[in-house]
Amino acid sequence: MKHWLIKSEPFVYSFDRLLVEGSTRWDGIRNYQARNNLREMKKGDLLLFYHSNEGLAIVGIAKVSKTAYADPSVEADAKQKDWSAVDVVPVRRLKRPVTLKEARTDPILSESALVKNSRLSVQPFTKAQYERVLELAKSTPA
DNA sequence: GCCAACGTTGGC
DNA sequence: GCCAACGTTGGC
Repeated sequence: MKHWLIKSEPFVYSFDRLLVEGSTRWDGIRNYQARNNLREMKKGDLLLFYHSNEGLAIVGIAKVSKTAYADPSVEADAKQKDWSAVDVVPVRRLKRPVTLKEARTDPILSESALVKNSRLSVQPFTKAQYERVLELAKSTPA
């Protein structure tokens, strides 16, 4: 089982909305590295859900419910483009958000792609990094 | 194959 | 709204 972090601008698609809808298609990814990460996801892989632009924090946990398939949102005039989507379902909200600021100052999370490769929208997280996020979410804010 | 120009992401 | 960082495109 692998761990990942996915980003979304809450104005576009928030974790709250995922909780309400119960499932969503993670599509529209137009970056090769991110796409390749989507394709490596297995059913049941855990995803940290990060709010970019507004919030700047990891707010919840989701998981992969359907592995990569051809992204139906590919523009009509670009059907030769080879993009992928996965389906995700919510697991639970974190007890409190774990902020980017905290991740930057944390010895484990400062090594994560969230800090080191901030523009990548679908990132691999190590088990240790994933567990560190959960641990921080249990504690009181720094 | 290099690199300048351009577009996008995302923090501030 | 600005801009740094990064990815992509296209001319040579």
